[in-house]
Amino acid sequence: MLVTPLDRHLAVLLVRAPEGSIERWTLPWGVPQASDGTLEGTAVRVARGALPSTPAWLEQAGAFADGRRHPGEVDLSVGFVGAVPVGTLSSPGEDAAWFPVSELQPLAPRQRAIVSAAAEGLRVRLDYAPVAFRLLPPAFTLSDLQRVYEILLGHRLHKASFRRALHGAALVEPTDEWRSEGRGRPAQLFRQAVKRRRPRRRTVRFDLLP
Amino acid sequence: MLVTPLDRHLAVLLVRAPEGSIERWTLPWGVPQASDGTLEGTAVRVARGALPSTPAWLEQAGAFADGRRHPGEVDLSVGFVGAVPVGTLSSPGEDAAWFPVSELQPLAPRQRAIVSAAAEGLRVRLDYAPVAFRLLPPAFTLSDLQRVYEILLGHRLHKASFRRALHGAALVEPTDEWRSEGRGRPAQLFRQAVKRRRPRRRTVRFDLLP
DNA sequence: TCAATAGTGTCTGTTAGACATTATGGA
DNA sequence: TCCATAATGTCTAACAGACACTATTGA
Repeated sequence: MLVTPLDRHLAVLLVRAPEGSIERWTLPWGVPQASDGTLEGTAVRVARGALPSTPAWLEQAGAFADGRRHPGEVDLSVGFVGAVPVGTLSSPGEDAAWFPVSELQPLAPRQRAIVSAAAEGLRVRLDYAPVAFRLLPPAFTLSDLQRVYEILLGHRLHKASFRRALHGAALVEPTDEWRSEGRGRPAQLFRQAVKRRRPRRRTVRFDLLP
Repeated sequence: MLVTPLDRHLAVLLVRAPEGSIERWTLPWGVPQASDGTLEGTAVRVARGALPSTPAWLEQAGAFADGRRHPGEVDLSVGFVGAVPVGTLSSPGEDAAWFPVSELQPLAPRQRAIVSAAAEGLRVRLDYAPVAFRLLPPAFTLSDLQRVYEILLGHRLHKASFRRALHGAALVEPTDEWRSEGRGRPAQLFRQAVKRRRPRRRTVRFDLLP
């Protein structure tokens, strides 16, 4: 499942299903080949079939075997999530399209399960992997970054707090470029910084438990 | 991979590998059968083959295909983590044993990968799933619970803070039983409470990023 | 009595979020 | 000029962690 930020939503890349399928769209998929080497190798190959470049981040979302009727009559599918920087594939052409994850086209049951698990996995991994940065180009404004976090978390964040935490953790460093978009004061561009501080010890967050 | 708290460590259940294998121990494993229904069904069956009861919690850790030489010459393995309440299998018998996850017996490469991924997954899921409670019997002391959290996180927690957060989130409720273990004041037994408060909105934790 | 563990109250430094204000461009 | 967005300073309530203390048992 390839995702990218689109407007204020997370979008998933779907490709046209072959003639004769019940659904008209499907997740990009493929059958492992010896030359792939690993499962991730297969995922990279499948992703490159639908993208102009390799996803900026890729992680497995799990194995799925429930619900028959995966496009190719396979017993088991291994789902992957891939992050595509915003703007990488702005005009996907005839055979592919970005759909907001909340208003997806009808998908085969197993593919729906993959989308759910992958979307949930993205949220959970937000704190431990630099997913948000991989959904942006190398230089970005802090508002861009905050928007990505808001998309992934599903709610608004406080601007001042967001920036304080960001600078406090030394996660970004300013470039000397600025970008002006429409009205309003131009924003400084930042890039991800190489972290030096070792991560703080985790505290328990009981309030997240269901 | 079945885990349980043992002393101050997390322990993994290994079973004796068949004669002729290079390794002497292996994770419990099995090949899916039609009667299993789902992947989780297979995992439950495999777990019940090594335990007196079904694991209190079970979740998939992913699909693994790297590194040849999985015990049964299969191309792909799907790993699961199962939580076994402390004391469920205190004397595993001849053909099985608990090993601290940090001093495991030599395992096949793919099984090592499963153990790493599963252990990491446990930590990540701590905040979103009631894993810690599933590693304890229905009634437990707050010190027990804290010990489990410390095992899973890998570091000590502050007692007063832990209890404040616990009560604040209304995650546990007292029973009218007390347990005395050796010296010291007896501890009140608690059980997991049915949560009513809706979970608080997540904030971003930049300090956890690598 | 001592040792060990359970459980709680208070204090303090840190921080998330609210609010307000300044800065800087385009329309 | 007005408006929209960027960026930052200040305040406050909440909270994590430190510390100290009481409570209650077995040895």
